[in-house]
Amino acid sequence: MTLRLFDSATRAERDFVPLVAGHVGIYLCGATVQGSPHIGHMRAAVAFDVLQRWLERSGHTVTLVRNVTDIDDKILDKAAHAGEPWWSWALRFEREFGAAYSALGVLPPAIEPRATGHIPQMVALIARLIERGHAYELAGSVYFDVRSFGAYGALTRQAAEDLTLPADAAGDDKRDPRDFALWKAHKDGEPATASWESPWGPGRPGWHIECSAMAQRYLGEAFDIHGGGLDLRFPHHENEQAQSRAAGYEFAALWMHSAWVTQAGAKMSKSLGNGLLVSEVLAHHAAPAVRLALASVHYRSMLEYTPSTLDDATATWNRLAGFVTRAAERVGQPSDVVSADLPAGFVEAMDDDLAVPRALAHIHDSVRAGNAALAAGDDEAAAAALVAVRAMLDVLGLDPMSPQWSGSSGASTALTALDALVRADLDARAQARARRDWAAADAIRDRLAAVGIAIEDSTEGARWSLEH
RNA sequence: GGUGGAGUGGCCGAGAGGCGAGGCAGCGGCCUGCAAAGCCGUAUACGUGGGUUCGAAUCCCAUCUCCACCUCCA
Repeated sequence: MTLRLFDSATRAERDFVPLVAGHVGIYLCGATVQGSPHIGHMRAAVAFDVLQRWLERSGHTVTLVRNVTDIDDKILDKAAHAGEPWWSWALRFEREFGAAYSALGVLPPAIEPRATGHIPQMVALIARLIERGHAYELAGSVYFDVRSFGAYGALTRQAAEDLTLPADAAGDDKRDPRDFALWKAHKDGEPATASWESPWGPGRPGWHIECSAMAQRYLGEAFDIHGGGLDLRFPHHENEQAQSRAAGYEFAALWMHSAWVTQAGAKMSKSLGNGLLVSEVLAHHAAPAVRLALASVHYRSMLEYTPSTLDDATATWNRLAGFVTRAAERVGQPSDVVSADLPAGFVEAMDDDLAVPRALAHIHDSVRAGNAALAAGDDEAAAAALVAVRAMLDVLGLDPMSPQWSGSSGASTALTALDALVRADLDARAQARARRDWAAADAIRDRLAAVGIAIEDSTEGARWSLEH
């Protein structure tokens, strides 16, 4: 079976065939760095990270371009309000996004191009659109001529005349109210640093043109997949496609859109408060559990966020990681995880438009079989389950033994010291248990529990872990 | 108004004509000194009303409710 993906443009699933066999070019709309990342942003990032991992696991070389839009109206507004240069404002949030991505194990893209670093490419593309009769200049700004491009609306299947007109459309002289800016003439009051020379005078790029220009520069005139959040479909993606195709380029062969995070059925937004900022969530929950929560719903379904979402994911993560830890202690680490065979059901699920929930069900099956094997003393079966579980989790970016999650950075010396202290307690408790002094044994366990250290007894002795 | 999406057991979530995915929580049992972890078992679920069918959560008709995009949004 081959990978099938749902194409948002045709609203149908189809076999995925790369333009160049074995290579996949993906353009992913990253952040407009105007504020701190929240878990909705990360949901999209994780969804496409799983896509990349699955494509690579299936033998493809993936070139993923994830842009940073570091100049736009909002950035200018917010920075001005804060009395800070817009460029430093943008970079600050770009860093926050970067930290959030890496905290959640999102693989770094092949390149992360910034809009402000590609002004010449945008200017060239705009000039080409004017030449071809699909754009026109007006008082130092340049607009895309929607009516000149018959296929406008193709991506979202909307007829241009059905669109609600923007509220501010009445006053200007655009040929059509739906025409959108490719180049915005410099306005008095805007910082000089937000202005670049162009054939139409000083100004700055419009919102959509950067993606068309950068996709072409790094992936070529035609590429395999364009991704982003569902809310970018219109107008952003529609306009991107219109620009690129009007310029004579094929652009994306397939579109993928990830759904958002909802609360009580409604889309998450900044107005709901800071509790869902990545920094806030990570302060209270383990990063792999957060990633698991974001990945465990199909990427095209809304992810309903409830107060128990992260607690549930934490419990699940503990179960998965617990099995891997216990199994590894018993049978040792497999030499190779990344090329180990994957269970057929798992492969089938992932090949079916990345059906992660179904894939997870297979992971749970293997974990249960593995736990049963451990209990029965069947090391061979336990070892087989361990490899399978780690290999499957690796596809989701959730292998507990990966460097990302096995954690051996700055905290290790503290953990080593703590381990020595806790082991002393565990030895004392073992002695108390040996003389059947249950009160003393329980007192030790309770004292450790009170500071967040959980004890598990097993035939091999006691094991401790930090409760998160 | 236009374009789409969704309503599944206490909760989260798959599935899409026929052996009731999976997880969390709950209940019963095994294991344990007691726990924890683990294992086994355990649910008259598919918005409502009709219809098609031997058989529907899955198809058809009607209907209710919710959400999103069309302005910035992952």
